[in-house]
Amino acid sequence: MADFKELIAGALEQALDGKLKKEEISTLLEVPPTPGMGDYAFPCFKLAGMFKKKPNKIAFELAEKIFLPDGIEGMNPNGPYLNFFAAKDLVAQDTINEIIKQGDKFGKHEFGKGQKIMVEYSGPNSNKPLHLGHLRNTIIGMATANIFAAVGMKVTKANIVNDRGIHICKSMLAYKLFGNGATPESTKEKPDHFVGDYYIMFNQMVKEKPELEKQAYEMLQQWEKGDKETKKLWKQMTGWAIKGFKETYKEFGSKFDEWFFESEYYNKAKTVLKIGEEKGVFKKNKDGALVAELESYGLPDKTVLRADGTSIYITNDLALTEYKFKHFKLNESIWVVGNEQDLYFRQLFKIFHLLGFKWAKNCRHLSHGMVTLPEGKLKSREGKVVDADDIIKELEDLATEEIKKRDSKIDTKELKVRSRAIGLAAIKFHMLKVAVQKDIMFNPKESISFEGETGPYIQYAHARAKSILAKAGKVKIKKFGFERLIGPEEQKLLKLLANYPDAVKKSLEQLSPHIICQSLIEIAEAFNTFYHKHKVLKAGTEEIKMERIALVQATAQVLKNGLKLLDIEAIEKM
RNA sequence: GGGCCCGUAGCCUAGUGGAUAGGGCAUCUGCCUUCUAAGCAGAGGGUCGCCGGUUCGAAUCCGGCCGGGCCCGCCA
Repeated sequence: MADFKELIAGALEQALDGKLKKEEISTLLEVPPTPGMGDYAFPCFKLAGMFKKKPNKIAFELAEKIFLPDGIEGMNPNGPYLNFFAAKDLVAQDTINEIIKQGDKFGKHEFGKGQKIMVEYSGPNSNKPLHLGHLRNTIIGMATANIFAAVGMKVTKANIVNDRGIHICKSMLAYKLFGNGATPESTKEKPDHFVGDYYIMFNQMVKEKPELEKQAYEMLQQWEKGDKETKKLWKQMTGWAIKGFKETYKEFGSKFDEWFFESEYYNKAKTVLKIGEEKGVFKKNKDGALVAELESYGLPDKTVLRADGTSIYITNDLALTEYKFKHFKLNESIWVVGNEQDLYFRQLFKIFHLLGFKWAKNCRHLSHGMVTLPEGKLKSREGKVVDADDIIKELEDLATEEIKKRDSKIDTKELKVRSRAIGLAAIKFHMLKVAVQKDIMFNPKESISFEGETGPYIQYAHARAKSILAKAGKVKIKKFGFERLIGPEEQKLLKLLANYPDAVKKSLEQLSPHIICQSLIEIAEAFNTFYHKHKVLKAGTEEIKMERIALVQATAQVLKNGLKLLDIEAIEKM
């Protein structure tokens, strides 16, 4: 692929007698705000300082001195900028040939080869079903994992189930008292919802009978002691919950390579705790609890083990993280967790550092904003949530209606497949297109649409492209000169397509899937504009038709590749 | 009280030092006998929270303030 930046930078280096190096010039090059101004811009502000001249004058003088290389067909000093025009046919030729040659690999990179990384996300509590917050977390995790894989890294997608603790004991207690031996089968309820209902029931009952709180804690102690009956009930209820989660994950399209369970790691931290005590990182406080003293590092102290010797949440991470790095030989481990845990992770990572683990610097918290409702925070204990299963179903139903409007005779099976693809695209894209650190206010009635900057909009552009290609039949894309794709609509689309691999790279560097969303929106927009302005199959000449088909094929390919990274299906028909 | 995050048209949002702040929703005007109107073309709508500073240049950097969220448990 001709690197236009490289060409321009080379010519500028020469014109500047090497006063600026090619590499430096290359990083300075920008894209002008409107296409009419040029394809690349060299800002002369830096040089103004060096030469003690006005940037406008420098731009003008450079324009007189520079020799344009092949592939750059024009240049224009514009105020403090020197703007360059790439040869349009070359832009078309290079971009299309490259995309068609690379196919599914277009946009991927190899600089991450040899790196092993774990992405941990979703992290449900086994006492209640997944809600909208989990869906945001899960799709961020999925997309992030895909992006790491796209730059060549070996990624392990991990889920940790918080299946131990006071929360599940509350569900268990309510079930024990009021369940009367009911089961998800007997009530025909989705098993995680069945468990969650008892959690809500507990929280209602405890208002009238505060002693239930104490009873739940006693149950936790029984559990930690290994009481057979308690364990049996626990196994049954967490089993139900997990079975329910797996149904939701399947529906949502997320797969995990590893499942961790807090119940299997919380009591394996003895070694780490002992090392910490010996090193003086952990100290017993006056009540007998084990505490990491972090105040001298500007962080609050963190208890790592209760006075009665029972575990808290961090005990689990202390044991599990070392296992992760050793067993999976990781270079890096990422926790995708909401920003309410920011302090927790700063404490956790500081403790790893103090314990002297050499992998401590390779731990990262991908923090993301919360999902709130118009009436405030999601609160599971009050049942005030947007349930994950409900919202998925709702969007699939909406998609079904939309499809039926357009095709009343559609085959039932096809309808179901397509509704699911479109409904999920809407919700996933909605969650991914916003910068991760921002909170999302979710209004169930208004938030998710299928129009404008949405997942279905991208899918629609893709389906339109595929429809043209299907009608075109088998076409051999020969080595065209592509001198017929030089109009503004074609050129805009081509530049966005060529820019897609950079968007992938940038989204990795900034751990920001929304950069890929933005790139796809722009491509879909440019394609739709092109689509309306120009006929493909009924183009004036066979040559124009062939070249446009090639452009359509390239566009479909890039949209498909991008959607794949976001875990959204690129469907052929809508 | 302290810490972290956020503040860009009625609503949502991109843009972290450079050209006229870029989109979407909603509103208004056009466009389906022409490859899918989940679309396209166009219009109106902005003190980039406020004040000060740094800079040739600030939505972007620094300081202060205001507003919102989250956190500061031997909860998770």
